[in-house]
Amino acid sequence: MEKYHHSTRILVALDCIVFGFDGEALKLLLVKRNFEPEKGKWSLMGGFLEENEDLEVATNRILYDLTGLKDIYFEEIQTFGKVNRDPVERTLSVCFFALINIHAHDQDAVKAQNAFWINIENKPNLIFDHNEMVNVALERLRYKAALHPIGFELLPEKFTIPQLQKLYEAIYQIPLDRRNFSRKILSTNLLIDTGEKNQQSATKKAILYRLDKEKYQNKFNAFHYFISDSMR
Amino acid sequence: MEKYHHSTRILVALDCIVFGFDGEALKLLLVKRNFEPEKGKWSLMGGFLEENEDLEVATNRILYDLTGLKDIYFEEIQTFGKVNRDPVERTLSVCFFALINIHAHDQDAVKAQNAFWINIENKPNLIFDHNEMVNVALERLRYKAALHPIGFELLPEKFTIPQLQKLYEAIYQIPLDRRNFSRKILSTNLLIDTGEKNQQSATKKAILYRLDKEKYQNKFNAFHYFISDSMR
DNA sequence: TCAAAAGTGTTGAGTGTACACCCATGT
DNA sequence: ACATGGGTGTACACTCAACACTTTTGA
Repeated sequence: MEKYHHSTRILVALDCIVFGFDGEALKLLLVKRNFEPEKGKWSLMGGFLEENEDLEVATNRILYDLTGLKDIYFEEIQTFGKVNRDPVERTLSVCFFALINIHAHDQDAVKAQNAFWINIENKPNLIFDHNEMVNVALERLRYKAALHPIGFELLPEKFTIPQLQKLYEAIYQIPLDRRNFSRKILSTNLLIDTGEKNQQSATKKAILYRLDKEKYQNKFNAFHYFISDSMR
Repeated sequence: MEKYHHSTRILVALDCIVFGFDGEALKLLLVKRNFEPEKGKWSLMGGFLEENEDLEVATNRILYDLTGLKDIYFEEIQTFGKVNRDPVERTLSVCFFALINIHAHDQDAVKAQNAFWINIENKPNLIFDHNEMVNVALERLRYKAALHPIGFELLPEKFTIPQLQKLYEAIYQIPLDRRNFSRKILSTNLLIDTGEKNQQSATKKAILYRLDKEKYQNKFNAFHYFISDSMR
């Protein structure tokens, strides 16, 4: 290990993949850059780590600037560190993804950043290594959502089981059986019947549920837990 | 987003949690520091990211310097970025864990770094935030090993099923049923019978298997795959 | 011949999957 | 009345957990 002063100090950026769900498709919040470098092209939302700022604080700052929301669910994915990943100057990028309720964000904040919600199937080409970041993020989302109940983070506070099913179908791009899905979700006991029904539906109105936040915390890891008891 | 030159450039370190298994207990390769800062105390093995070095290259360099091994299995865990985590100067730490066959490493390299294998239950107190890093790494190892066949990375090329079982028992600190474990492992079809038997055993000699590396690559994600078909 | 470790077999309980059926709503 | 979407029920197949039993080896 070298002495501290021998080593190089480098720029540290944070880049964020923001996922949303509009009821039909999985969406990404992407920035049409009106600033240099690569002005006019698409990129992820990002920023630089500041001098006296914890990494986690910087993440929250960037998410807040973009969406106007606090307490967003986010998760670090990976730190990207190829020497030439940023052509202007060597920059490390700590990359994370965030899940937000697409209806709750501050539209003015999004406009101010020149950001837009884009269907994940229509994702434009992004600058630098941002395409790879999105790929890794999507993979991680799929992995995580299969094992832990993070899907709820993308829905409004009150939601129906069919809505939740559509979300999972959008994430995995596969059809799911309505009846088995319902039973599986209800068997987690994470949902509380609000007594209300979804008035938007044209046919039978679905029950609106909300998340049991206490159980959500406790069961977060137990959701599909490991060493599946099966081996004991 | 600011202009590049407005932002601070900071030191970037890499810290590595090296896991090993001696047949009985899970072990960590820790460094008794014979250099400043915190000379005389215990820490993880680490180093600084160099000027024209990809992050991944730096990881391999650090692992090679410590163990004399190449092509080690490793995985990034998290980047630690609290402002005051390093009292000498602000330093970001990209943290990862590695799994190695404890019998294959270069003992001279380890000695040169003043590193020692320590039972995970006897882990001494470590400097800075290295204790937290070990906690996160162990959690991640447990998570990952339950879903993917990474345990093999800790064993010699040829190994027996009882050895593999002891490894899992060491990782999770729980007893496993011999008969069910054996069937479960064999049902993955990842093991190839070498025709040889473990000569060390005092009683009945167990069959030595080796990993089917091709299937290992293909099945890595399928091992315990998601959206467990159960929902289709 | 006996103890200890390794390998194979079996069974009941529980879970998941693929269905069928019924209910509520607006046109 | 009927089409559409939401909610509940059921049977079969499969998997897992908890066992018993047999085989191999060295002392």
